[in-house]
Amino acid sequence: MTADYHNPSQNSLLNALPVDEYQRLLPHLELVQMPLGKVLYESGDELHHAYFPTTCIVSKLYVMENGASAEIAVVGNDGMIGIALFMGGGSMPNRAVVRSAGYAYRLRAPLLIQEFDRSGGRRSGGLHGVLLRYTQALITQMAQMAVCNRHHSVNQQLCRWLLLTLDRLPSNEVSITQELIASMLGVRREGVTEAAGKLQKDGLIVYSRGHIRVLDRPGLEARVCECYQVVHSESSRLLSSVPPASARRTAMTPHLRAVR
Amino acid sequence: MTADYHNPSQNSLLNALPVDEYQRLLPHLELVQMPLGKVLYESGDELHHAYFPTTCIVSKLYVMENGASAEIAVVGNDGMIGIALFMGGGSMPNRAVVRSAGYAYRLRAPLLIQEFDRSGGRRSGGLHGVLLRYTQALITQMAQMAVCNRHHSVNQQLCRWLLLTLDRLPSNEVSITQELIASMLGVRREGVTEAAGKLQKDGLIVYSRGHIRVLDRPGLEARVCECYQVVHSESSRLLSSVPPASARRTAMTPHLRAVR
DNA sequence: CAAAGTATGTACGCTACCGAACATAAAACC
DNA sequence: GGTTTTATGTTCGGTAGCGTACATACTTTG
Repeated sequence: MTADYHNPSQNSLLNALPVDEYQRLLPHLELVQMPLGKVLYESGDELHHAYFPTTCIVSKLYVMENGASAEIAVVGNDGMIGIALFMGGGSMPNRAVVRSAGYAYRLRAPLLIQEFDRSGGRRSGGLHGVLLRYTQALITQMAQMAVCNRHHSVNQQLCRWLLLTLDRLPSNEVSITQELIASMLGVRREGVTEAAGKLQKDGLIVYSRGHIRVLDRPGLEARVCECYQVVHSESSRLLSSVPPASARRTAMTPHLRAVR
Repeated sequence: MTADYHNPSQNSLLNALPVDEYQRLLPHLELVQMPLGKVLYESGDELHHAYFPTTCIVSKLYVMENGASAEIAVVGNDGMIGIALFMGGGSMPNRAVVRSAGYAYRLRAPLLIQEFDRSGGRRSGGLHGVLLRYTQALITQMAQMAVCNRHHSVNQQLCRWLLLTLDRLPSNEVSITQELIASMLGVRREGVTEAAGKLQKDGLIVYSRGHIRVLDRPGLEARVCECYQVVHSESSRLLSSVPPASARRTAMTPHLRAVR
């Protein structure tokens, strides 16, 4: 809620862009507030913007005919929402929901597409390369979710969920109800209550009515399944293959200038 | 096994290419036999070729530390193996295995990358657009697998598996053991035996030692979960957005000329 | 402060699936 | 032709998660 400091380079993908592209996009990046529960797009919707989260977290949720659902990917400041825009196939059969309030920068669809195409030929460097590499990380994440759904217990999956969330948050406190977690893990609310109860009893977390505070991160890491590490390290591997342009950030504080 | 008629345009992606690109790739497309069980790449391997199946079927399998596994995608003549090549992030943490013998055309990695980059700017038409749209279909398929793993019974999943396989085969007979199916569904072999037993008892399939023949496809469709239809129609939607170049096929029979 | 709403706790029977062990029969091998 | 290997059938106890129902307690609202 505090309007302290916002900058597009807080998003890893934007931060990974070469200077010229970053500058070109800057004037078109619009800072938007992302309240909990906001739906960025619904299954089948046409997308009008690409969203680059900085402090919020977005879930890609799949909702079935009977209402049952499952999270198929998490996107924080390490990614973006709207890959369908440049993949060229129109809408995707899922839903994107803000599951942790915060901010994001958004870019109008035609601009994203234009810049994506423009940087097409040059391997790796530009937006084109950055987004494709990110898409690959996303694919890995989804594959891991599929496997985790099949083979691991609710307890393990809750640990995975918490850790993936923590990675995308500045604090160690997650604001969310067990009901919502359940809908993302695709299990009953009671199952989450029970699993969370165990974690609390063992002193790894404390929680009450919509707030979970993690006390012992290493403890969670000790209980989580391998899936967490795979997603975590794959995503940082694919990002780190580009030199970060973090020097830019303090030097020009470009967004502040562009916004007012 | 009969070396009747082979043509790159039997693969939907190749068939969707504009004439000039198709012609350019033709001399470099190498017809290869794909025996059951052949591993195209292992988790972490560097890829040397992209494979475009015509009559074979390939599974993308995720294998976990303890040996448990799950299929995360099926690829037949509707797709290709090796998206990591043009996504730019190097290897993928999974395994690709031939699960139904047949043929495929392959293309050396540098050539694929070159052509992909070359067709970068032009929206939709070229290899670039075709492969990105295919990747989106693949993402949809994986998401659906994740959800199916979570919510649907072994019975339903077996039906889904059979139907997705049939869609990629010329006949109604699948050559595979229940043991292998089990490893793809990520369940016990006994679970598959039981589910297959039911289907046989109800006259939908007959099978014996590594061969399953489907007698009543509508019957399977009546029992399958919604997941099948989603994958099926999404994949044809994303392909059909490009006019097929099937006229070319009979006109020039290009491969036959190129091969001998 | 009372009432309604929301988040979490608990209990119970039920089912699908697991893990393991073993039986049978068709194929492959020598 | 007999032995080994491989694919499938069957059983049985154990359990994780489901569906349901209801209890409790904190929070918001009037």
